[in-house]
Formats: sequence, structure tokens, C-alpha cells
Amino acid sequence: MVRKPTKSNVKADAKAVSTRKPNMREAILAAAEELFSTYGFNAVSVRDIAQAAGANPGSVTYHFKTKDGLLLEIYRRHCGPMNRRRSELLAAARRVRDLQDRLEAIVRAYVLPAFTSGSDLAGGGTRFTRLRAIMSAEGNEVVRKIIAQTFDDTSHAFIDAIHESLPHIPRTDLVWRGHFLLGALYYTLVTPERVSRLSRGSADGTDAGHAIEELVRATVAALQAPPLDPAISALRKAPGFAPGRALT
Amino acid sequence: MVRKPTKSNVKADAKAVSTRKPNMREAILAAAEELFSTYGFNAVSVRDIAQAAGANPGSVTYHFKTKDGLLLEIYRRHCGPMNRRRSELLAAARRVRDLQDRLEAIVRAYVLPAFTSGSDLAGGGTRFTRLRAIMSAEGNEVVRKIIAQTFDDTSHAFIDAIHESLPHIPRTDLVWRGHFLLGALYYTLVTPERVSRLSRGSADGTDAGHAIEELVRATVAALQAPPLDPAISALRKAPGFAPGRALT
DNA sequence: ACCATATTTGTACTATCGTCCAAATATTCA
DNA sequence: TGAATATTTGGACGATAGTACAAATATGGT
Repeated sequence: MVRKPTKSNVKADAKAVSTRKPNMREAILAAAEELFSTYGFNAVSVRDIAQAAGANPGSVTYHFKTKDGLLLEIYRRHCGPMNRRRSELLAAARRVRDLQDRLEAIVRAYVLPAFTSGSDLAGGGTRFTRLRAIMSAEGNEVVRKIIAQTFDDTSHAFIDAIHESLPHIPRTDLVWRGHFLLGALYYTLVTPERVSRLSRGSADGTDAGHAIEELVRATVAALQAPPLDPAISALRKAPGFAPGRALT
Repeated sequence: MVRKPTKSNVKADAKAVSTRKPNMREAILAAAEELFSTYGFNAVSVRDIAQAAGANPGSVTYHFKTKDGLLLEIYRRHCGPMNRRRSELLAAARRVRDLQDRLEAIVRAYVLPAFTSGSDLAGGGTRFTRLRAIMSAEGNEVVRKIIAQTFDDTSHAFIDAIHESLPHIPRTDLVWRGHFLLGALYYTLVTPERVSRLSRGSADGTDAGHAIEELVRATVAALQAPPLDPAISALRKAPGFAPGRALT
């Protein structure tokens, strides 16, 4: 990337010839993202990442100090833009008049950024969501903190918006269904043979598009389902059991 | 377990005093199951397992040859009973007269064994399902084969049964929704704070029960949702894209 | 061109990984 | 009991892990 003149943000010159090697730091981040989201955090070594990025293992340590630091930086890169996009789409969805359409728009506002958000890289959104899926399965400790402090607000906003569209359904049920949505979303992105060409899909996202439409359709129907028998629900009012951290 | 007299299946004597150390092999299997399902395959070392089982690392090699072999044996232990239970419940569900009730019974037949199947150990079902969830995220190669040859038949049977209850919905959509069900199921079991006391739930499974009821209710509604616009669906008829391995 | 700084390189350190193996011990059956 | 077998033990092997660090090189401002 030829080292920017200290203070101006010229980014246009880079990436002119596909992937040349504009910035080692970026190359490492991209390689780590790809490898982590494919094989998991523990299965990938710093040396694997360095090799994939065409860098020296020491360079990784130089830029990110530790392997955890590298993972942290990946999350920092994506969480902000992704949640910003979600907020924008959610705000737009809230303005939809028709109740049914509004609910669908809300769900879409949650799902879409998981497929398309993030950087300019193709498939950046799906790759990061795949990474989140794997990390949630591996129960990584470093990630848990970021998740809590980054996604909690957004998640509550979505639950609230859904609850406004479906006031007759107890919030507990909606939280569960939102939880299921995230699980379905994660699994869809993690199962490679099903969405293998997702990241290589054409710009209009027709390939990913179908998966999204199926997911939105199914989720809207699930959200609208009649709540469980209140007699049973009441039994479960025990504190601490109801999901408190849904959609994260 | 005091080494059986060569050919008789006396299992009653063992496990008399809680967990004494009836059989090292079983202890290793249990420890590995617990650790793998909590931290993932790659994050757990053979030494971790040996220590948790109160065994020597060499013992693990002796009984299972390799770490992969240990994982394989865990799957062998659970897949059979779990699929058998599913088949039984599915057969019973098929006999339900009312269409709505039947669909619900079918979904329940798929979900229930994931929580309760397997060995005599408490929470054996959830632990194994959690393991499957993590392995699917990590993309483990050893597991992919077992999954394909063990769950494919059962999965097709479920899709068929659902399709019979909802003949007006294209099979493709049902496959997607079954896929979402599995994702939701996995994520529910993998997120510990939400189902933390699942395995410690009372014998009637009230704690797990609520999660199951929420999942079944949401899934039935999702399955019944009107299919996507056929015009869009038709575009996606391209071979190889529609999920071919759902519910596995 | 020169200096200060930023980055990359190569290597080395320690820790831990999966696996192996010979010796020690426990168990079973004649 | 004694011989045969099954299991457990403790230590070792080479490979690879994450990280550290000094030397080498590239870069940017003057």
C-alpha cells in the first residue's frame, strides 16, 4: 500500500491489480479470517495464517501481538459496520405500514447484514458470520466478551421491534424464536455444501438470496406462531432460565 | 467392570457406587465426550481426557489407538440408539390421525432423541448433540463420513413424512426448513447459559422440556409457512444447489 | 542523501501435542 | 497356583504450537 503520506486517507490506489500485496497487515487479517471461519480458531496455527498471507510468522506477532489479538481485531473490523447496517435497516423497517410486511422487513434487517456486511471484500459478510458461528460453537472466551458488549444493544432493539409487531406474543417466546433464527442462520453458513457458492455469487446475491428468502419466510412464520400454553410458560418463569442473551 | 466372564453380559454389578472406576475404557469415553462437547475436538488434548478420566495418557492410545479413533467410537456409541429411537417415534407419529397433530408429532420425533437418547448417563443425549453441533461447525473430516452414512436414511424418512403432511409445499422448501430446525437445535444446545441446567434437569425433563416445546412450536409454524414465490424457486432449480443433505 | 521509524525476516525458546513402547501390574482360566 | 493375556504405567520421541527478539530491510520526512 506504499505507506500513506502520514495523514491522508487515500485508499483508491490499492487493490488495483487484484491481490498484489498492498498491506501485509490487511493480508494477514484476510487470511486469518478465511482460515478461522473455515477450520475454527484452534485448528489454525499462526504459521498457517502467515503462509496463506505470504508473510513471516513474526509479522503476525508484530502486528497483532498474540493470536487472540488477531481474532479480536477481526471482530473489531466487522462488528461496527455490521451493527450500523442493521440499525439502518431496522429503522427503515420500523417505518413500514403493513404489520405483516413490517415484521418481514425487521427479520430481513437482521439477516441481510450477516450475508453482505463488512468490508469491500466479496463475501466478507458471510465469512465473518461463519466465523461467529464457529466461535460460538467452540465457546471461545476471548470472543464472549466482545459479543456481549457489541451485540447486546442491537439484539434488544430487534426483539423490541418484533415485540411491537406481535404484541400478543410473550416476549419470552420471541426471544426463543430469535435464538432459533440465529442458530439457523449460523448453521446455514457453516454447512459448506449447501451455501458453497454463496461467497462467489453474483453481485446481486441471487445464490445467497434464495437462502435468505427461505430463512426469512420460515422465521416470520415461526415468530407468528401462537405462544405456548401459558400454564406451561408460567412454570418456566424461574429466573435465569429464560434466554437473556438472544440474537447474539 | 471387573472383566466379564468372557461371554456373559453381566452389567448390573458395575456402577453400584456412583462413579468408582468400573471400566477405564468407559471412563475415558465419558470424559472425552464431555470435554469434546464443551471445548471442541481441537481444543482438547489426549492428556486432558486422560486426566479427567483418571487414566494414563497411554491408556487412551491403548484402547482407541488414535484421538480420531476415540471420536469415532463416541459416535458409534450414540448414532445407533439415537436413530433407532427416532425411527420408533417417527413410526408412531405417522399413525397420528389429525394432520396438525401428526406434523407436530413428527417434529417432536426428530427433536426428542437429540435431548434424551443414548446411554444411561444423565444428559447423554444433549451432550452428544452438543458434540455433533461443535463438530459440524469445526468441519471435522472424520465425522463427515459417519454422518453421511448414519443419518442420511433417517433424515430422508423425516423429510418424506413431513412432505406427506404438507403435500402442497415443495420439497425444497421443506428441506431448507428442516435444515433450519437442525441449526436451531444445535445452537440451543451449544449456548450454555441458555440450557445450562438442561443436563441436570429432573428426570421428566421439565427444563429441557420448555426448550423442546418452544423449538417444536416454532418449527411446526415454519414448516407450514407458504412456500416462496415459485417464480423465484424455479430460478434455483439449478442442480447441486438445493440442500441435499438436510437434517444431518 | 540521510536519519528515524516501521516493518519484515530468521531463528530460537519453551510448552505441549499425538503417538509409541518397554516394563510393571492386574486379571483370567486351566 | 501358574501361565497366558489384558491393561496400566511412565517415560520418550519427533512435530508443531505460540511467542520473543535481534538483525536486516524498507519506508517517509527533511
